[in-house]
Amino acid sequence: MKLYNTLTRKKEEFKTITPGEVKMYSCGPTVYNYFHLGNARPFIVFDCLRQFLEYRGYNVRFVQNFTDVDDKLINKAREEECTVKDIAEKYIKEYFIDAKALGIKEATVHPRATENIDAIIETVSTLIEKGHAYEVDGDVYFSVESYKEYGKLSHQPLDDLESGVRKELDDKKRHPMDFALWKKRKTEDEIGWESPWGIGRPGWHIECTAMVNRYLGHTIDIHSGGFDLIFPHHENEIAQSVCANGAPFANYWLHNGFINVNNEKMSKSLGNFFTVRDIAEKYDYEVIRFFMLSAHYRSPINFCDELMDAAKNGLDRIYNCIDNIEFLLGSAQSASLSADVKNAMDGYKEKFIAAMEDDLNTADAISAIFEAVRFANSLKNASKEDLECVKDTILELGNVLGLLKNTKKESLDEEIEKLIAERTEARKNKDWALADKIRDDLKARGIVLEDTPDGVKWKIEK
RNA sequence: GGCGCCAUAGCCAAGUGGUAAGGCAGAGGCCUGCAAAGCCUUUAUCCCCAGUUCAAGUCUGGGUGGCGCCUCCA
Repeated sequence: MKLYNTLTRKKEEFKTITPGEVKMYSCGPTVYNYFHLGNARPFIVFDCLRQFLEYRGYNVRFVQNFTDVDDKLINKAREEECTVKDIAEKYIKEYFIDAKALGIKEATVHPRATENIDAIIETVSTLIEKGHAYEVDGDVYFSVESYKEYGKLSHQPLDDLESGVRKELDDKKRHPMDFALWKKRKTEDEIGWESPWGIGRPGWHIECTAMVNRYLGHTIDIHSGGFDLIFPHHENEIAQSVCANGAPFANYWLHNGFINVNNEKMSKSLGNFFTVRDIAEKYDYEVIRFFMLSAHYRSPINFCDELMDAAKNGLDRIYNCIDNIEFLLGSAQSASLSADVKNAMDGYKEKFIAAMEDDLNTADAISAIFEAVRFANSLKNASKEDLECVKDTILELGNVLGLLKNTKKESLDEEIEKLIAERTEARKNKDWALADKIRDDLKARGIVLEDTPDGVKWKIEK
């Protein structure tokens, strides 16, 4: 498998530290609100990578954190007159509701910053001992000048970074790029923990480093997140971990592209800021996932109704296909699996895997599914075995992407069964007016009827 | 100023130097009592200009046009 590595800016052959095992960390949400579309992309994309690696037989240890203490949570708690913990608990719960609906598997571990304060303090202490960090009046800063390779992920030497820095220097820092590892509590009522430097809380960057080290070790295979995290967050994580442990941090750095809304950057001030919860009112969660996977993860994508409608229609095409196969299975004859079908399905599967192994090219992988769909739709007089093979292949590939999970057939109530029988009778008698009326009535109730050579077929519209 | 990314049909989007995938939308046809679903057909001087090569969407140089990071905003 090949992955594009931000560290080297090249696609590289993926080799794990331990054969057959993948240690992977992805930066999770700051839990002060429902997560938004921009958050959803890395969650979906890297979940997809994780599921694909598992499909290929890797044992994946996947860790995704919750940042459950920071300024945003503190402010929100003040606004709502509750504790930081209350806010965190609420939105962690909401995270799992949205994530599950989006087909995102739970991580192996979902550590929280506030449950790892001991590990964080330990790491900060080590950094001070080793001369990579210093305390000033209850705050602790990392000294970027103490790490020669600072800037290697973002490929910007320290001098260049410095020239772009804001001029109001915080005179507590020795270097303008130094960043906080530990922040002194500002007021008595603010959340804080005891530490060798007084009561305070961890800086943002250090929590990820400490949790990576605790749950995955000093060196991991994959670290991922949004493009914007490259600098400073991931750059800082590397500096912290390498300086504390004297070992490489992550071998592969993966970053996803941004989401625009109607071709503009999504931001609160532009009023085009959407949570996944908002979008899910209009589009199924699965359509959101399908949409996100329909482009390469490193490309920017544009979110708008027109494209979501297109995504919905595309996904419907696949579901229709599965639905049609299931209907045909009701009356198909048993026979041995035909070689044509078997070969075709193997071919699509191969194409799918090759695409996914090429830096997670989900767009190309999806096209393999569509090709299988067209093959399926063109089948004539297929045997039960042929149909099963086609169906299993499409579902298998869809499931790797975290899609096509909603294929459970609902049942109809008796009243509706009766109406359908009545219509069938009407059609037999060529009473088209009655037949069409029943069909229209049922459609208004969300039940769509289709007449096929093998009888009437129904589906429930979402 | 520093570091990068992108440009393929009406829209979206793949594309290892060797005949330009796939989806959505549109048009026409087939199927259907009519539909629906589906099938078939149909639409590309690959942003521009040079260069390398037997061969360039793909490599190199130069333009033009978008965009991102360098501010704990994903």
